[in-house]
Amino acid sequence: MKNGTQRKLDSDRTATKEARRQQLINATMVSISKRGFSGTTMATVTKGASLSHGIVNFHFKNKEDLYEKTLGYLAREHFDHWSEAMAKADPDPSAQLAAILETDFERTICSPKKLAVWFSFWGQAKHRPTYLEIHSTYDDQRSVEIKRLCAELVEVGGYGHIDPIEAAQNIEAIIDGLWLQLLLYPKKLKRTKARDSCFNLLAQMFPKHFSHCG
Amino acid sequence: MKNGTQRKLDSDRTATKEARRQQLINATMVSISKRGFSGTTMATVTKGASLSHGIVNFHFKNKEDLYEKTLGYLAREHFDHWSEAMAKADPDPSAQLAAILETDFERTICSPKKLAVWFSFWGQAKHRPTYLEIHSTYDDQRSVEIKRLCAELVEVGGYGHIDPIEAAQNIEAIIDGLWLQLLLYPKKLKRTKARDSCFNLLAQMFPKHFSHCG
Amino acid sequence: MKNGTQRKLDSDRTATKEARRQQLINATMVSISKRGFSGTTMATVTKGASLSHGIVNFHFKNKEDLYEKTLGYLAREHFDHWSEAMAKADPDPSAQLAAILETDFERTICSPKKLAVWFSFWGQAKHRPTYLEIHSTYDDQRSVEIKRLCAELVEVGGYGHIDPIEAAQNIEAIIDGLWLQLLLYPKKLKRTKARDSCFNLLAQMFPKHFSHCG
Amino acid sequence: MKNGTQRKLDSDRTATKEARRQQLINATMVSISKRGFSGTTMATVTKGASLSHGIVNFHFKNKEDLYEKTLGYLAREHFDHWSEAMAKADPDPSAQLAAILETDFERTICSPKKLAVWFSFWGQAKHRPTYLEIHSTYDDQRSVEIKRLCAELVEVGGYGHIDPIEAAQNIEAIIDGLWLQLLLYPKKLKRTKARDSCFNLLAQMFPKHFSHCG
DNA sequence: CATGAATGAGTCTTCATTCAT
DNA sequence: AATGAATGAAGACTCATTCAT
Repeated sequence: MKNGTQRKLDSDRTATKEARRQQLINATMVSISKRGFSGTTMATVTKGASLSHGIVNFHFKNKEDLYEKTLGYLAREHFDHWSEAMAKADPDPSAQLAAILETDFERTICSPKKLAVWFSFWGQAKHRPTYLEIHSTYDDQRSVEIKRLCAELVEVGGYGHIDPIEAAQNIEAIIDGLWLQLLLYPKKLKRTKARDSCFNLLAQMFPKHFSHCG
Repeated sequence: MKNGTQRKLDSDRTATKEARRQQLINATMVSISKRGFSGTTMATVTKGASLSHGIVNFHFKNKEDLYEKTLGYLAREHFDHWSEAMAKADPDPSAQLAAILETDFERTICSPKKLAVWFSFWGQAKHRPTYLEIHSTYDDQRSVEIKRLCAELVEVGGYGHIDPIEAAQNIEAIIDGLWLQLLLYPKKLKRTKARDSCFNLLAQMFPKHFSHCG
Repeated sequence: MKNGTQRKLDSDRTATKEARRQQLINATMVSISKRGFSGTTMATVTKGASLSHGIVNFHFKNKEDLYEKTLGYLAREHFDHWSEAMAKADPDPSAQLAAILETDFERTICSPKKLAVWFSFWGQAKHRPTYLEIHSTYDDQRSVEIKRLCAELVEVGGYGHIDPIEAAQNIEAIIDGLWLQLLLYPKKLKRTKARDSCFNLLAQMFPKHFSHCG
Repeated sequence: MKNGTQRKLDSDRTATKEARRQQLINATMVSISKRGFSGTTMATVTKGASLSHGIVNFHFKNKEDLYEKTLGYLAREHFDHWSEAMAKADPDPSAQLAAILETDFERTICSPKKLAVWFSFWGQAKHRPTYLEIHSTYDDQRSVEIKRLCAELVEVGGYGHIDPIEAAQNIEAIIDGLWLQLLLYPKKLKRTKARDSCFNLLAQMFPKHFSHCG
């Protein structure tokens, strides 16, 4: 009993602290998406979270640390979504690949806010190797999975002319490219349309496993 | 005589002035590519150009103006290259499309420096409509051309299952996506390999008009 | 019985409270000696005492109060040492004077840590009259004693050319000056050497009462 | 002529910049002497100099740099005064030594303002080796001179019982100690009185070369 | 045209102090 | 008594912009 209470108190305290951190991370994403990297200050973040100035440096080492934790959250969330989607999907390679793609165009993942944040970080990636590292930590596994699935499809489907490594690369590229268009021209291109577009390209690559839609 | 001399002096001055502007625009691109948007200041730009502090505000209205002119230069250069490539190429739609793609992976256009600058701007695009406008001024025409060429190919090649609009969109997306990978992972992916990858995807889309390479 | 218990508890509490105060004062001296005045914060103090942040404001009114109590402790400790040494020493004026000087170069009093703290406070004294007051409260008595002893020596020894007031002043000055050198050049000058040096100067002032050493 | 003008312009410009630096150094000394180290901010300095915030970081790398340059100025000024005084004085060792001591109690050197600054720096010296280095750069030479003069006096005057090294140390200590008393008790002790006190002590050390005064 | 000193608004960060638990 | 999260004032430093020369 005593232990239970003790644990509860501890977890409560921890939860509160964790909640505050998450609150600040959310506010950071909102600010970056609204004002961009250079328009985001500690003030816009804390004001967005309705908290005081000094609080950020209490929960995070400094601004850079807050940014890294924000990117980490984003990357981890993405990872969780696609890996869970794969776990739920049919083990068939085409179904597995479809699961990944579906995730990438899901409302939660592919929201205007988060796209803006992703590209803000990528725009800085060259000069901040840390950002790249954080991103890679989670995303490299997705690369591996896509390559594996492409290889299986090529073998099973007899797509002799296709190099699976290259195909995987192209699939990742088309997703990123469509994300960029969703970011730049949200009026012209809608999320579901982009997803269909992506699937149709897949149908052109692997006609026996994917069919046209939309 | 006097007029002639006068005119000559003026044109000299203009030339010098234009040269200074270009010098500053180049320094801006270098700085953005080396230090990113938020690491670039008037000081890093002028120092990079070996010029004095105050000079920028003489040639450009302000920092924002310098940035806009820099993006304008980049966009215009891109435009000049692909439109010239198309002019030189065979009028055949597949050759015209190939010309555009070749341009996008040309050494001058697709250099690490310029990719970094492009994505820095795109990372800010959502919050600076002006950037998008400048980019669109030149790039919309490329969109139109690609759509037209896809439509011609679909008609000529009898690719009944392909929506030309969507195909064009996918082609633009794959280029941007490969650019992002070239920016983020310059070690893993090389420019020429990315180009081949892109052409192979085209071969999967329009098998009668493009053949596998690499 | 109840009262007894109560009283005991109270005295325990008081003891604990006093112990906490002393713990914090020690931590303050350690921090000032390690990081200097401007490097010392409530955080460095509490961390040094392995206590929580908020505790200082419970035991001391504020930072300034803590500093004053710290200086007070230091001054009182000094006072206790030299007055006790005088009580133990031979009542002869030269023995009494020697007792004071010995104390000033004792290991406990003249430690590098405490010298650093003394000079930190003196460096601030001009702008914080309170520091001077606290220091004077205890030190003025030492001044009086030294003057008295010098006067006795002059009278007894027939040092007609010596002004006892001035001699006392010079003795205090030489101690402070040697302390400064011990602080600034701990490698060059050692505590015991400084003491000998001081006594040798005394031998030059009062040759009949002090003899050369070292 | 042209060269002359050119040189004049250059030296003017340099002079202006140097003058600004000196202006800031003076304001720093005033602020340290008035408010102490921890009470001195960039704002108090610039306000004291009737200049704007940003100017300090234009002329000095940062606050620390300003402090070091200030101490450097102080140390150099001291050096210049005593070395010039020695040059002007009779070459006789006692006259030379007297010249140094006179300088140390000169109005310019021994002003309340400068004493406060000296002790502020010394109060920090333990934690900022740089301060000590700067101080030593100039002051070590004074030490050497004093030792040399004491050695000469001991030899010439037959003060067999005196160790010249120790005597030099004591002389330096008495000066510093009197400076501290001038700082702490400006009401009780006056500059000229302190100087006399110091000379009287010298008369006790080297009776054949110095006589009592005051 | 060009320079670079000067300005001052704005940013990150620190830190003494408060306060709910 | 004690904790540590939270506050907000204040500090150092940056940087776009202006302006006298």
